[in-house]
This record gives sequence, structure tokens and C-alpha cells, in this order.
Amino acid sequence: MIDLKFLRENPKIVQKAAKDKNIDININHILEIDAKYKELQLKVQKIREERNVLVGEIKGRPTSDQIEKGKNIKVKLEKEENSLNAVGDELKTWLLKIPNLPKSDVKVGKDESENEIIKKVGDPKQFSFTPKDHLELGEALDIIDVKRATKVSGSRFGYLKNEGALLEFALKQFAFEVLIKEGFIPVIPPVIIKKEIMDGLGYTQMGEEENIFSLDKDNLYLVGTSEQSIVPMFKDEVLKKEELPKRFVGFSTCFRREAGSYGKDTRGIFRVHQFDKVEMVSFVTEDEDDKEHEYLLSLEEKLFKALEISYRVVRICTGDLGFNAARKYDIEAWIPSQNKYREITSASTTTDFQSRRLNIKYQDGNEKKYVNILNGTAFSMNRPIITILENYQQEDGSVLIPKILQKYLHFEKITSKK
RNA sequence: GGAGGGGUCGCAUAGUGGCCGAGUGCGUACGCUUGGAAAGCGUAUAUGCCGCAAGGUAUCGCGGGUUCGAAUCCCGCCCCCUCCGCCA
Repeated sequence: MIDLKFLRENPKIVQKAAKDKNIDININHILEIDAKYKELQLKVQKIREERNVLVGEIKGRPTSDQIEKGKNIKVKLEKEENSLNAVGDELKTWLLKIPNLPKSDVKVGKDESENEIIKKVGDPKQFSFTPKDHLELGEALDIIDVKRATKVSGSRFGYLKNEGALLEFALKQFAFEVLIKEGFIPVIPPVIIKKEIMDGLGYTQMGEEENIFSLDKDNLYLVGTSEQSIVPMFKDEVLKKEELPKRFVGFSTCFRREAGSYGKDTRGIFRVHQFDKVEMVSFVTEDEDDKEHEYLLSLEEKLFKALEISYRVVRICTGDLGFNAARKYDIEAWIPSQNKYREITSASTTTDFQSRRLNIKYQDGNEKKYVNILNGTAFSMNRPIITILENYQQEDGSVLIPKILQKYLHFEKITSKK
């Protein structure tokens, strides 16, 4: 949520930010509602004052005059309060639709075609044969089974089996080791959260509710990323400044409906309804925000670079940025079968946008300030597995294991069991 | 799932319709006292909103209702605890 004071003082900046993010919203209209709200608020406060004065005068039994007067005030108050609440709700609804402001170093651009490639590491793998895609490899090696998952769960699900399942655990183990060494607190969070929390995170108001699995009977939601249950841990809390930066590495299953992506990445397990993810979340002071963002990106790079697969780093332009983020970096890894780089991680800062909504502050001397919250992917399991299968495949259909992961596994190669 | 009890100012507790934004103790901060410390004494100790300010207004888990007036009464929800049942 945007700071209302900031909005009042800088409507043009906010309007431009929304436009740059391709979000159609009339800021002036919101300011008009705000003005109306303030006017009504003053009116209501005056009437309440009247009431409080009257109540103060009544010591024991009220006289019929006083009751009469009180009743009049009550009627008047009720009327104005109703107006106030209606306008207040309207104002709040609009405020929640205003996106976070992009940081100044984020390029203004209309969509993903204008994202900036800021770094490229390694060269795309060259093959002396035609590389297979992950599904073909995975089926032949008996480590991925999409067909049976479709039978059991429907489209966009998959079984990871044998070395495939072990590969996931190895990646998780590797990421946890590295990040715990960096001081991150390991956590396995709940994957089901309350509606009020999902609302608080802003996911239900930004037109993304279609992407969320809900358990209507219980009024609960399945998380799309563990960030959704790690960040709100501190809802309505005031952290000590010395506690910051506070960093978590979480492991959880993630659930996404993937509505609106029909026909996109339908093959294999690149885009599925359920996957496991190792995620980083940081709580920092405002001064540390930029530094922390670079830090999270550097950790993502460190983890992925260790797999020795070519990747590039992309800074997302305004039009592709998303509602909560003020800046976002993606790492894209080389996918031989598609002959291009595809997103495998993403690191965002939400500045104080989420913390304002969830009321997460830290004590700085006499002042309470909103914390800045950042998040980044360590490994979102299916995708690094896909990149490993495809980049490490051999002509005979077997797949080598990246050196860094070998110490977590009892094999150096995945071969066909037939 | 069944039966009961409960959520008050950092913590513990008092408070069953007006004298309660809320007492007491602990904790914390500052001051006095002391050679220094402890004890003791004194003062202070939530937050949002409107306002230049004075001040006003709201908040006793959350939301609604009754009343001239609600921490207190009524209804719904959330959460915690005890007992029974079930269970990895």
C-alpha cells in the first residue's frame, strides 16, 4: 500500500508510476475521494465531540431533555458515520489499487521485450547432436512422469521420481548450506494461510486472485510462494533495529493455478500447479534496501553459477514489474531445447509497500518506521532440474550431475534403467 | 467433532453500564539520594487520524448491535486453554 501522505503531496509521481506499470488508475479521482473523506471525518468528529460533552454532563440519571438531545445526536451521528464509512471504504479500495513506485534506476518500458539484460555469464552449451528436451529425457530416464500425474491430478502436474526426486533434495540441501552460512534463518512455513493474510499481502486485490488456489469451505488459501507465509510472520509487530537485517531461507511447496497461461509452456514440468521452492526473505531498514537487493541477487547468482550453466541477469522494466515490486531482477538460464534463456529465479524489493499494509515496523530511537521487505528465489525446484537435464545431457541420453551436487548424491550420472 | 473457560496498556493482573484511555505490580527511561551500588523516593512510560497549534477524535482480539452513554450487555467471527473423542 502506498503512503497516503506521499500520495497527497506527489500525485504526479504516483500517476506516472502507475502509467509506467501499465496500470490504469485515476489518481485525481482518488484525491477527490480523499478530500471528501477528510471533510466527513471532521464532521463526524465534531458530532462525536458533542456527544462526549453531553455524556460528560450526565452524572447519574439523565433528564428527559438530555435523553432527547442524546437521541438527536445519535441519529445525526449515525447518518454521517454511514457516509464516512462508505467514502472510507471507497478510498481504501482505491488506495489498494495503487501500485508500488518503481525505483529510479528501473527502465521505463512497456513490456518484457524492453527488459534490460545487465549481465551474461558463460556461453550457451553447444551440442554435437540434437539436444532433447527435459520431458523426453526425464521420461526415458524414468525420473519425470507427467502422464500418470495427469491421470491422478490433472494437467500441469508431475511426478519427480528416482534420481529426479533426489536431485531436488540435493539442490535444497546445497542452497540451505550456503544460505545458513550467510546467516539466514532456516524455516519451513505453513503453506495454507488465512484470507485476511492473503488480503494483507495484496494478492487478492491486484487481479491475481485467479492465480491462487482457495479452500472456500475453510476460507483459506494455498500459498503461491513461501514469501506469503514468511513475510506476514511479523504482521503487527515492531522489530528492534538491532535485529535487522533479518533474513530467512524457507522451503515450501508452492501452488499456482496458472490461469491465463493456457497453452503456454504446457510441455513437461516447466510451468506446473505445484512445485517446491527454496526462497529468501529479508527484512531491512530503508537505507539497506538497495544493498540488500544486490546481495540477494548475488546469492542467487552464486547458487546458480555453481551449477555451471550459462545464464543472464535481467532487470525488469516498469511495464513488466508487477504490483508490489519497486525493482526486480530475474536470472534466466539457458534452455537448449528452446534455444533461449528462460526465467529461473527472481529477486524483488517491495520497499515499504508490503510492510505498510501488514503493519511491520522497527524501532529506530523514538521513531517507529516501516521495514523494507525483499525476496528472492534460491531454487524453484523444477526449473533448475530442467536446466540440469538439458544442459548436462549426453548423446546416449544419460545426464551427468553437476560437480557441486555430487557430494549430496551417490551417483554422478543418471542413466536409463532399461 | 462434543463439553466448558478465556483474550485489557512491553509482561502480569484489576476493572460487570457513566467517576475508565483505563488502577496496581513488574519491566524500562530520566532525576534525587550514595564514595559507588542496591534499596528507597520522584517523574515518565501505546498508537492511528484531523489540526500550525491549543486541542479534538478513535482504539480494551476483530466486526456488528442495544443504550443518552459500552472494556463492561447481546450477536457473529478469529485465536488461546482444559476435558472427552479421533489421529500422523
